[in-house]
Amino acid sequence: MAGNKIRNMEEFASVSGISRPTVSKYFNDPGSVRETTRTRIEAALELHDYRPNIYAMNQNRKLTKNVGIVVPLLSDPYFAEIARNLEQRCLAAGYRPTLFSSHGDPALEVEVLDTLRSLKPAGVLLAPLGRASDGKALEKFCEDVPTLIFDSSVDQIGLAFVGSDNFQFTTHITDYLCRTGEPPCFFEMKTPANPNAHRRRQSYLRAMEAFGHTPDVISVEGEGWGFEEIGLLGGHDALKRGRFSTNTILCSNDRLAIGLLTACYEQGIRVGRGEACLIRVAGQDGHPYSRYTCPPLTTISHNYDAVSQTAAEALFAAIDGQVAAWKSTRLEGKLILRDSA
Amino acid sequence: MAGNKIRNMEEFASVSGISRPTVSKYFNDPGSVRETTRTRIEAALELHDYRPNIYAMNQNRKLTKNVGIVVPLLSDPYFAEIARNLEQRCLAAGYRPTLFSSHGDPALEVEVLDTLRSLKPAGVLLAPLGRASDGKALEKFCEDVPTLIFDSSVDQIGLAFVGSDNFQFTTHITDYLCRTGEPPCFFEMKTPANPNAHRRRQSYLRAMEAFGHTPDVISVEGEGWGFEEIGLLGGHDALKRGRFSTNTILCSNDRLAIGLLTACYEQGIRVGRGEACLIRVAGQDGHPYSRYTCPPLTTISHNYDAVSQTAAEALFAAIDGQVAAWKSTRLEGKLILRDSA
DNA sequence: TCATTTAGTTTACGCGCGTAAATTTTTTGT
DNA sequence: ACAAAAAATTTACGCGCGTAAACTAAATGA
Repeated sequence: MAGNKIRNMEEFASVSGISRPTVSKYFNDPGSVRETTRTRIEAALELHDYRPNIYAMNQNRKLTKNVGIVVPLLSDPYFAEIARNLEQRCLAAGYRPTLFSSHGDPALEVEVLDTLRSLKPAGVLLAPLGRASDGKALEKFCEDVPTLIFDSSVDQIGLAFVGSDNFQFTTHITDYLCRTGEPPCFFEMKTPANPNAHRRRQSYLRAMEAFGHTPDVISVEGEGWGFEEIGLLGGHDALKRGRFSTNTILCSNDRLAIGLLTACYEQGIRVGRGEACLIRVAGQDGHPYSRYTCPPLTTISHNYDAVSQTAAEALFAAIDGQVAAWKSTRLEGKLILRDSA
Repeated sequence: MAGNKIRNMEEFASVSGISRPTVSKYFNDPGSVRETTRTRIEAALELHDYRPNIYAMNQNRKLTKNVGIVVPLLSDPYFAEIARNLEQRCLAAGYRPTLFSSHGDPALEVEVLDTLRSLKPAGVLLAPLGRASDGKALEKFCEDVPTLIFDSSVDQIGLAFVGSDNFQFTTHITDYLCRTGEPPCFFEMKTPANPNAHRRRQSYLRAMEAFGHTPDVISVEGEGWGFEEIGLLGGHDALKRGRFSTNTILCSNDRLAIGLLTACYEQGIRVGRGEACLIRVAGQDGHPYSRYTCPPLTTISHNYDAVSQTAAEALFAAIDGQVAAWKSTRLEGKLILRDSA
């Protein structure tokens, strides 16, 4: 990192004693040049601190090294966490990840895809908004750009889908709740943004039937992505009206559960599995904050690492030209027992 | 959006009946061309769906329209929220924001700045890690790129600093707590990542002195950015050892308070201002989740809108060439009264 | 050692656009 | 209606790099 400023690859090539096309090859893929050459380039790199102009690079490359990561709502720690995980994997694989959030808005989601298109990414990891998404826009985007869908599936678009097995999630935790106390009621949004919610409700109904219990679904009003608020308001209402037919409540997701727990607290209803507790509450997702609710939330957690690893590797394989038929991978969750249920 | 695909600006110029340099001017700044010309270009845009190649654009432009937004930890909803706010303002002002997170790691922060440098951004909105940051790297970056520091200040680097007035925060909420009950103890990390924490401790000490009370600072162990966990473990320990000399605890930030509340819950200590409550707990920041703790957390909230607006406008003004001396703007917070204190 | 493979060099072109200079057209003010 | 000002056009060059082709040098293998 000496003072001599290198203006372009031409200059850098000359100070490193290697021809420019070879230097170009090196930056494109360091493994594509001979060991001795690589060493000389890297030695020069130490001395002169040169970085190729990414704009000039990407202008002519058939394929950039960019990877887009799109989540519905980055301020949801669940998505923030999985986005972080994916980001690291992209970096480790030599790609340049860029983070985007649809902020819960279908119009913004389309804008993000438009922006992404102009970045000419090698691939995109996309968690769609779900029900509210502009399906045609998504489909068209997937035709143009190698896209792997994760978290929430929308038809059979893109290269593949990777997410969690919502049926296993709900069946497993319903089973646990039935075995350890009264069978659960199911607390959800009437019009959920995410299609996973529908699978979870169905799975609840099926599991209850299989276990010989009568299901009870409480669907609360509320639009959008403010799940905690919806769980809080809907929880207050349902509690006041005595809408829960058993003392156990399985929430469609952890964020609803967080709101519901606050409602319980505000109504002086003690939650947990202890003697003095009136009701049990469980969530689904393994939300980063679920450890810190009062009481700590029993939930079934996504396998964050496995989901992001499977998704990233599938995308990288496709970018490398490995063709594969469309496939849906749904990974099992792990029950996390805490005090709430 | 007809089928005819436009390959480049040359083609688009010909189908729109305008010369390429003028079209180029239009994309650079739509307001710089005559009204009739703008109309014709926009009409053609409707028909042919062309977007300039951003790589070719940015290669020769002296200044790109890119703006980098860097936060220490994107999975913290506080930063996610302020990042979202800043992002929207950049878009509204015609810039192309790109989001980066240092993930709490000083080495990653430096990498982010390196990446950012190669994006040749018009400006950067940077919330540094704080104490752990590589100060020299930050300073050097600020010399090369117009950078506005927000949230947490590090020396007098960059164009300006915009953040919250931590002295006002702590003084105000300490005052409130003193007036409504026992004077507060102060619960904090021994080695906080963020310099704001020091200001808050100092301010607490000063306020307590001014009000004629004896301060009591409880500094708990713990490194890194897992504040909830640190608050939880430190809280358990402090509670067991009877470290709190009064029944009121002011936490250095909301995330610590969230952990402490969980510790209180797990030890069966009822928190709040009601009759049956043993202690009061308050936080600082107005964290998005503070509404959903049990009990809901009394806190003093950042003025998210004002901070991000002031920061964004100061950066845009600097980009537009308006020179201004380095300045520090610290905005007041608003007390949010809830049940916890 | 020599033929063969592999890697690097030289030369040259083009990508899509920014931008400057000289010229022509259109608008504006009186 | 005419001169001055403003805007658009024409022409031309260059940015920094990818990449292809033809050639040369170096490594490999028996």
